Amino acid sequence: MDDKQALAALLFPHVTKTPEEIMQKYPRRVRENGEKVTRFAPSPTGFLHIGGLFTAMVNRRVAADGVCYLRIEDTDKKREVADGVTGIIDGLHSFGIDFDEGMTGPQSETGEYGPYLQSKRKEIYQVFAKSLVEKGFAYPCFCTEEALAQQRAEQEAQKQNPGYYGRWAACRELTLEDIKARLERGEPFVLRLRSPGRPDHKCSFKDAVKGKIEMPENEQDIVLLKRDGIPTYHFAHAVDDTLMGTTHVIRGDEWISSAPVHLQLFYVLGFKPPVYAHVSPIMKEEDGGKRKLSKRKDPEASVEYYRQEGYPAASVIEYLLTIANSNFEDWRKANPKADNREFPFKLSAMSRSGALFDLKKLNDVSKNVISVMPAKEVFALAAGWAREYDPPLFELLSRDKAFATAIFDIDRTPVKPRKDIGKWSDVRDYVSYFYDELWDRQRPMPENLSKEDVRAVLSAYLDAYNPAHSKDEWFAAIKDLCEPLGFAREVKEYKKNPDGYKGHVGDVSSILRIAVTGRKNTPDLYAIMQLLGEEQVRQRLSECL
RNA sequence: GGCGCGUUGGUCAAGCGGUUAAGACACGGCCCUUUCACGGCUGUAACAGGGGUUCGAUUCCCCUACGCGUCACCA
Repeated sequence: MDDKQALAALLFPHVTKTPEEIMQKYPRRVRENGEKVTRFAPSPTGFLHIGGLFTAMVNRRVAADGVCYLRIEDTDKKREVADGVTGIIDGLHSFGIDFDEGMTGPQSETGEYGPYLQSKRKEIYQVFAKSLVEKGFAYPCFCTEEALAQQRAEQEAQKQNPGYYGRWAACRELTLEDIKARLERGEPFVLRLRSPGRPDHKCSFKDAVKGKIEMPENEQDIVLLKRDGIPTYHFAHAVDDTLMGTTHVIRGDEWISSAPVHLQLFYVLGFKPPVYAHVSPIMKEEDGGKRKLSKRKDPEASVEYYRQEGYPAASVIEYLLTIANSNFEDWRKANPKADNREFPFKLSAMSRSGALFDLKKLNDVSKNVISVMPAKEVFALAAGWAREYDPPLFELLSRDKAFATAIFDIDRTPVKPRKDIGKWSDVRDYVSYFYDELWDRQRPMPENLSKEDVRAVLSAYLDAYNPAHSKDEWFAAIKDLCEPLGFAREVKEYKKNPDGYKGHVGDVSSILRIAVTGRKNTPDLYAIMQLLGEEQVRQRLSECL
C-alpha cells in the first residue's frame, strides 16, 4: 500500500495537486434541456480531409443547440505541421462550421474548460497519472523499443497475441527499490496502465450509430504517458472528455477497436464514459472495390479540391448531409429554401456502413443549391472563385457587375430554375458568348440547311429586328419570317408535311441563336439579345452574314 | 492470424416477421417546348451464399464468402 504512494511520489515529485482539485476547476456543464456537448478533436498533421470535415459537421449538427468545441490533439510532435491549427479552423469556417468554444488560433482560445491545446495540459495529465499509480493502476516501464520489438517477434513465433500484457509485461512487478535504482541511473520510462481486464470477460456498450457492440475486455498494459511525459491519445481522451464535459464522442469508426481500452480507462479513473458514436468513413471506388479515401492518392480527399473546382461550400455540406442522414433529401424537397442548419439531424439515422463518395451526385446536389441562389449571390460567389482561380474571368465579370449578374439572372425563375452551373469552374464556358474575349466567333450552322437559306434568314431578320419588342412580339416577328422564306410557322405544320418546307420556326430560331451566340443550345435567346443590346446583336448578325 | 464492424439495383439508400421491396443520382423512352435546361410521366435494375427458428423471412439466429477497420511510446 505504502509502496504505491511512495512510487507515485517518486515518479511525480513535482505534482502536488489532486484530481479533485483539478475537477473543481471544471464545473459540470448546465444542460437544461439535455443539450449535447460534442467536440472535434483533430491533430494538426496536415490539411483538412473530407472525412475530417464530415465528422466535424456531424459533431456540429448533433450539438446544434448545445456546445461543440474544438480541441487540438497535438501530442505527436513528430507529425505536427506548421499552420495546422489555422488550416483546420479556417477550413472549417469556410464550410460554415464554427465552434462555441475551444481553439480560435494557433495560440488562442475561448471557453471555460481549457486549455484546449493538449500540449498545454501536461500538468493535468500528470495529476491523473499520479493518482492512477497511487491506486495501483499504473506503473513505470523501462523496456526499450528494441526489447519490445524482440518480444513481439517472439510472441508471433509462438503464435501468442502480441503486446504488453500478463506474463509478457516485464516491468509490471518491478520492486520499488529496482525502480528507484533505474530512475537514479536516469533510465527513461513510460507509464503503463496495469490493466485489470480479463479477455475471457466481455465488455459491451451501445454505440449511437452502430448499436450494441460486444468485445473482449482489454488486457493490454497500454502506454498512458510517453517517454516525454506527454499522454497517448487514449489517456488524453479519457481525461479531457471528462473534464470538458463531453457527452457524445463522435469519431471515425477506426476507433471502435480501442473502445475497450477507453472504457477501462474511464473505469480506473472513476469516470463515467460518454456516449460513443462511431461514424463510417467515406470510401472511394477503385477496381470495383471500396477503400477509404486516401489523402495521398485521391485529390478529392482533400477539402482543397472542392474549393479549386469551385463547388460552393454549401453544396459540399449539402452533399455530406445526404450521406450522413438519408432522410435529408426528403427534408430538402419539402423545404427547398431552408437553411440546412434547420434540418433535424439524428445520429441514429446514420448509415452503419461506409458510403462511396459520388462526384456525380455532388454535382447534382450542387446544381440544385446554385439554382435557388439569387443572381447576386451567384455573381458574388462565382467572381470570388474566379478572383483566385481564373483571374482573366474575374476581370471580365468585374468589368460590368450588373451585366454579369444579369447573365446569371436569365431564366432564374423560382418555379423552374435552370441548372446549368454545378461548380464555378463551369461559369467560364457558360458565359463565354457574352464576352468577345471568351468567344471564338465560330458559328457552325446545322448541316441540313443550305448556306443560301441561312443568309436569307439572317438578312431578313436584320430588317425585322426591333430591340424594343417584347418577348411575344419578338417571337411573332421570327414566325413572320418563316413562310416567305419557305419555313413552316409552326412545328406541327412542318411535321404534317415535312416535304412542303425547308424547315420550321425552330430552324429559323436556331440560325439566329447560332449567329448571335455561336451555339446550338442556350438559355432564352430573347433575354440574351436584350442583354447584349442592339448594337452587339446587329453586329453579330451582320458579321455572320 | 486474433478481435470487431459491415453486405438491399451501377451509386446513396428506405425497410425493423406478411410490402406489387420506397425514393434520389446515373442511364433509356415519352410528353411539354423555337434550342438547351427545367418540369411531368415512364422504363431497365437489388435483398452475397447456405443452413436453421417460424404458418411465413430482406427483416431473428448460426455458418461460409467477400469488404472494411484495428492489433504503436500515431492519432
